[in-house]
Amino acid sequence: MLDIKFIRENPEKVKEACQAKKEEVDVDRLLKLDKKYLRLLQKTEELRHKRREVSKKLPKKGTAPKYSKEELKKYEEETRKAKEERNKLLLEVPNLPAPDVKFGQSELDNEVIRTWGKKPDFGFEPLDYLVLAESLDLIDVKRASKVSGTRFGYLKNEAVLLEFALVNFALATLIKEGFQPVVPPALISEDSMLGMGYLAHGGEEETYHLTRDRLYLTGTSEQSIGPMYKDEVLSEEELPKRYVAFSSCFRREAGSWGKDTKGIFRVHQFDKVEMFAFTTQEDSIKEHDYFLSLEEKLVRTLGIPYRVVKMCTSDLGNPAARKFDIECWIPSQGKYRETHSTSCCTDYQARRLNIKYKDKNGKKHLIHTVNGTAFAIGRTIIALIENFQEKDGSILIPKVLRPYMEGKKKITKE
RNA sequence: GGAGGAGUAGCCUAGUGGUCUAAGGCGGCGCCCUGCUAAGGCGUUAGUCCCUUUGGGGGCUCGUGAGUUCGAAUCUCACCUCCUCCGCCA
Repeated sequence: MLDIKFIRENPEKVKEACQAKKEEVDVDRLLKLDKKYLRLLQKTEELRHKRREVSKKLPKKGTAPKYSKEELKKYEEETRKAKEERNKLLLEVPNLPAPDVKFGQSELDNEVIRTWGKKPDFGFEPLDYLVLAESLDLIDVKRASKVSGTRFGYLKNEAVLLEFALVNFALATLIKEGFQPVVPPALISEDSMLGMGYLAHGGEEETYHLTRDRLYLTGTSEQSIGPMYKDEVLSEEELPKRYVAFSSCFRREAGSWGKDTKGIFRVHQFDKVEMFAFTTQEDSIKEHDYFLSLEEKLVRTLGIPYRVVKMCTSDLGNPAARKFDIECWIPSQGKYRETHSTSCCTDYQARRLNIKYKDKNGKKHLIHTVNGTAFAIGRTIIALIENFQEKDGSILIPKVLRPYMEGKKKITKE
């Protein structure tokens, strides 16, 4: 959520941002609703003041100057409605892009800012990860579709060991960097989900909503880590507060019918190790760059070729002010595909969640939030299988993961 | 799921229809006294919104929402959360 005061004072900037993000929000209507609300609020407060004056005098003098209870009630009701209407629209207003983010119309305007690693030269026709994984009995989507439907998968055997190796490797690396490990709830309240700003602009479509219990399944642990400090005031000394979370993630993939239908690249449920930080206003961009550097370090240590893409305005998403993706090389597709993403959400999430920090002078500010992928397990396993396949159909395990897999070097048929 | 209890400012707590415009303690902050494992004294210490001539004025918030009343922290109802016990359960 943006600051309504900021919108009142800078309507043109906000309109520009909506346009740049390709999100249709009627800012003029919002301001009109806001004015209406303020007018009603003033009248309501006036009547309440009158009520207080009346009830103060009454017990002493016994005479009651008249104020209309019905009138107050009417105004209170109208004020409440006007506020509700205004807030509904206010929540739709996206965060402003950071100054260094390029204006762009679509993902075609995203900018590749760095490419790392040599694409493997196999000397044979590389196979698709699913073919390899099925022949090695690592992934089973056929039976998963029997049990659960489309877009699900079983990870089996060494793929499972790989998952836990990746988790342990990420945890070890990030704990060394001062991150606190956490396993968060995968079900969160409607309030928490709203606070993270993922329900606006059709976001509701993307999430599993358990209406009977009024809970949402989280699409990423960002959604359960952010609200941890809802309505709290942290002190500046404890910032940045960094978490590394492991959780299953659930996504309806409603807007991606027909896209990546094969295998486990795009599924309704996957596990992810996620980084999250609460920072000061001054440090959030620095923290965001740091998150990107950690993501690169993790991928580099595995040895997967990748590139870094800086998102243009239209590809930022609602809460983000700035966003990078890491795309890993997928040989069978001859393409880089997204495996990591890191966003700086400035105070957009914190305002809604009411998370603040006290600076050295005791002054309170809204906190800034930064999130980023450490490993999206499924996609990382895909990249590993594809890039480290050998001619005989076996898979070489990256050195750094071997200690977590009892020294195993290779996944082979035997 | 059932029975009982509780929810008051950062934390702990007082409070039974109108001086509650919420007392006190702890913690924090400032100053004073002192002078070495310190102790004490004085003061200060919630958030949020609106208006403003920038002096200030006003509203709301005692878990949340409704109700009763001229007036609600206080009475009524519903809901939420936590605690205790019971039931079920990995």
